[in-house]
Order: sequence, then C-alpha cells, then structure tokens
Amino acid sequence: MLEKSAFLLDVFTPDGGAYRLTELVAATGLSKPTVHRLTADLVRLGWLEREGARYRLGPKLFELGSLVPRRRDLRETALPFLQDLFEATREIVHLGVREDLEVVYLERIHGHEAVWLPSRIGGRLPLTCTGLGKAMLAFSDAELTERVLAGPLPGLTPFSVTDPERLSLSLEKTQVSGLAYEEQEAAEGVGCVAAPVFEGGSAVAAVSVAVPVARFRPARLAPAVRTAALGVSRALRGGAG
Amino acid sequence: MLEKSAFLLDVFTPDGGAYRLTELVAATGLSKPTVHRLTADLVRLGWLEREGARYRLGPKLFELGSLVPRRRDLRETALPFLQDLFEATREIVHLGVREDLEVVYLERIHGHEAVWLPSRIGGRLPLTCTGLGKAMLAFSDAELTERVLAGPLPGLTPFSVTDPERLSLSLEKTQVSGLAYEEQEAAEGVGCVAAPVFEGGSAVAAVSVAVPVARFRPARLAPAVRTAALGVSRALRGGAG
DNA sequence: ATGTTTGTTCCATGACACGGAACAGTTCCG
DNA sequence: CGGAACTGTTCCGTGTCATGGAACAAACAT
Repeated sequence: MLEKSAFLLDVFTPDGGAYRLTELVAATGLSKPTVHRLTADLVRLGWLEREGARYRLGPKLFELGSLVPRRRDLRETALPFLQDLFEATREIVHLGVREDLEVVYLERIHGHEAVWLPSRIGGRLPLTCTGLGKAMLAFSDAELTERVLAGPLPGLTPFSVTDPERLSLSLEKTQVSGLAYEEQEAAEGVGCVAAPVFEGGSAVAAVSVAVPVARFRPARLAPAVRTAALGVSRALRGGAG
Repeated sequence: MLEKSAFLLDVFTPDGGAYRLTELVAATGLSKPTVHRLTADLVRLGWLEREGARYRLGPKLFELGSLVPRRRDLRETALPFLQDLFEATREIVHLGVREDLEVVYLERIHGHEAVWLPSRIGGRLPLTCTGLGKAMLAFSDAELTERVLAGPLPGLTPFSVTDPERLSLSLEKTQVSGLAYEEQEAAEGVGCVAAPVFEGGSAVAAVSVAVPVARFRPARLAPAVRTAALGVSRALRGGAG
C-alpha cells in the first residue's frame, strides 16, 4: 500500500509531467483497479491532483518537500551567496548536493533570458555530466570515484565525457584548482564552472554558473564561483544562527 | 495505512522540526506499534529520515515536492521578476499563492542580513496578517472575503488586524491602489508592501517586499513591487512556452 | 538500586487491499 | 453512423497484511 504509493509517485520524478491512469498502470505494473483506488486516495490527500484524465503531483507534496530540514537549511544559508554570484555574473546559478551517483539540484537562479538546461530543482543528473557533480566527485572519498569510473559513464550530449581516463584526469585538475569545468557535457551550447562547498571536511554540496558557450569565459567566472562556494562553506561553519 | 502516513507526515508541517516516536504517537493518536512500523517504512522510502531517536522529513519528499508542476511553473516564470525586485530593493522578496484561508509561500529571496520572519517556503500564514494575503484577498471574489470577515481574525502580533471593519476598509484601499500594505502584522519590526499577480482575470498569486520598519518607506517600494507583479502577470499571459 | 519512560518485538484477530471480471463511457476509423 | 478498441469505473469473494494489546528491553531519572 505505502510502497505501491511510493512506486506510483516515483513515476513522476523525471520531469513532474502529467500521466493518465493507463500510463500509470503500465509504468508501475500494478493492476488497474489498484492504481485507480490509489490515485483516488492520493488525490484526496492532496499528494496528487487530477485534471480531467491526467494526474500530476499535488500541492501537499510541495508543502512537505519545502520543509525538509536538510535541504531547506542548506538552501537557506547558501541563498545570499548564490544571489551575490548571480548579480556578479548575471548567468544561471546552481546549488546541488550529491545523492548516490547523481547530483540533486537544490536551487537554480536565473534572469529573463535563460537558455534551456536539463537541470531542475529537485531533479537529478549524472555526476559526471555536470560541473556540480564533478566538483563534488573530485573531493569525495576515493571509493566513490572508483565506483563511478567502474560503471559505464552516462552521457547527456555527444560531448559528455565517457572515457574514464579523461574523467580521471579532469578530476585531478579540479583537485588542485578547486574548480570544475564542463563544456557542453550537460547541454549543447552551454558551459559551466563549479566549486565545492565543504562542511566538516567533506564536500557536501557545490555551486556553479552555467553560461552559453558564445560568452563562456571560465577565467572570468572562476573567482566569483570560488568566492560563493567559500562563502557558503564559511556560513555552514558559522552555524545556523 | 496511506491516510495514517499522511496524518503522520502532517505532524511535521508547521516547521519541519524533528520529533521522537512518542511525540508522534501523542500528536497522531495512533498506537505505538503502528507509528513504529509506519516510521520504519517511511524511512525506508526516504520520506522520513532518522537521526538517533528523532525523525525528520526525508530527501525523497524534497524531490517530489520540487517537481509539483503547479508550483514549479509559477515559481519558474516569476523568478526573474523576483530577482529584479530583489536587486531594486535589496530587501526580502516573497512570492505566494492562496490556499483556502491561508497564504502558502512559494519563494523567498533575501540577502545576507535578513531579519527574522515567520514566512518559510512551503509554509502557511493567515491571509489577513500578511501583505501577500491581503493583496490576493482584495482581488478575490466577494464570497471569500465574507468567509474571512465572518470567522475570527487570527493574529500573529499585537498589531495584526482583528477588527473586521478595519480590514474591510484596508481591502477597499488596495482595490483602488492595486497595492496592499502591512506594518508589523506578521512580525514585529517588519513592514511589507505587496501586489497581486493576475491570470485569467483572477488573482492567482502575489509578490511582496518585507522591510524592517526602521527603513520602511512604502512609497519608495511601491513602484518596484507593482512592476514585478505586473511583469509576472504578463509572463503568465505570454504562455509557458 | 528502583521506578519511569521510551523504543522494540510478538502474535492472534479482523479489516481491508487486492485483482479478475464485468460494465460504462470515449475515441477512433471505416 | 456503427462497431471495434480502448480507457476509466464499479463490484465482490478471497487472502493478506495492518492492527494494537501485551510483554519485553533499554535508556533515563531520581
């Protein structure tokens, strides 16, 4: 019952789209009456919402999700620094954390003319295709890096690194510079520079700026990104008060 | 089972704090073994997380909540205008929608020295104590206003309006000016000016700026707030893609 | 040491989730 | 139009699994 509900809600995770009953049946493998009853219950609770024949995630989940302390507190202390970074660069600013082999986006700030990116708050992308991911990976313990290098490297664009050798080299570079770069590996036409956020010695998060390649000047962005990440790290040290 | 889980998770809604098993038993009225089993299941699903003897909302909920289309889309189209508003005022910027008799906060942008406020993303406050709430209430259909004026008016501070007469008057004023003001009604020492966001003729959201009373100059903030709210309304008209 | 509170495990009972099947309502195409 | 193919909904007998009392174990207080 509970597990089935979770399974059902997980169908929505990739992009939060809207699905019909039959699609949910197909995606979950549950029986039709079960999905029917389940969705009805979830709608009643506000966890799903129904518009015509389509189901979408409901407002109650938004409320609950926004209150998750881990995420909320980090986002809250990072926000002023992300604002600084946005004002300094006027480009798309990201904050993310690692979860298993993926980066989960916590915040995403942008202005009026933002290019398309696959990143969405609450969304997940492979560590190896994103600046955020590389920044965190470079400063995680070796066991994780090995796991990543062992498995096949997923790609989001033709430019995504899929060669373990090259990835390993790039991670070493960010280990000395404290900065991770990425060009067109997450989205074609977009580059990114990222820096890790530390808490208690380990990289718990990362900050990045994403820029259309046409005006992508990493050297100019680097100081601002570094400053922001450092600022967040200090604020985390400083405590929540 | 599902309903009990929802009931259990609702215990966390006010502030997302951490609770012990016994506290959850007391708050829900469920039996001890039931809560024990339920929390174990929820932890396994990532909906709760356990640290020692305390339970908190889990990361999975954050992911699901961030993907809720209604909220995400509005937040996404409003964000650039909120950024403009923040840069123009350098004060705390809010975006919120109405849900029943309360305002639910969707976004909250602030800089380094932010004063304390009861508002939290995903949190709820009474319509009548907040600028956002008044802005939306003033442009909702009369039936809602009557419901609000009928019931007892909740108060967050000694300054919160509790007199229906005065509230009604203040709503009329915002109907002509298109702006809602509030001084120390949500938090002592903080004033606020808000403007409604329209979509399809009705006020679906509102934008506000909150400022310490010491430097609260409503007339100076008004144009920026109005501009931001208008911009969001236009962007919503323009369509999501 | 002793009582008290909190967390965990066990188990017999019964409620209710389950899915096959049959029905209704829509859409699609000839 | 009309029938075929699909989707959404309801029904109901079966079997599962959630339920809470009770007993136990751990942690804490005094």
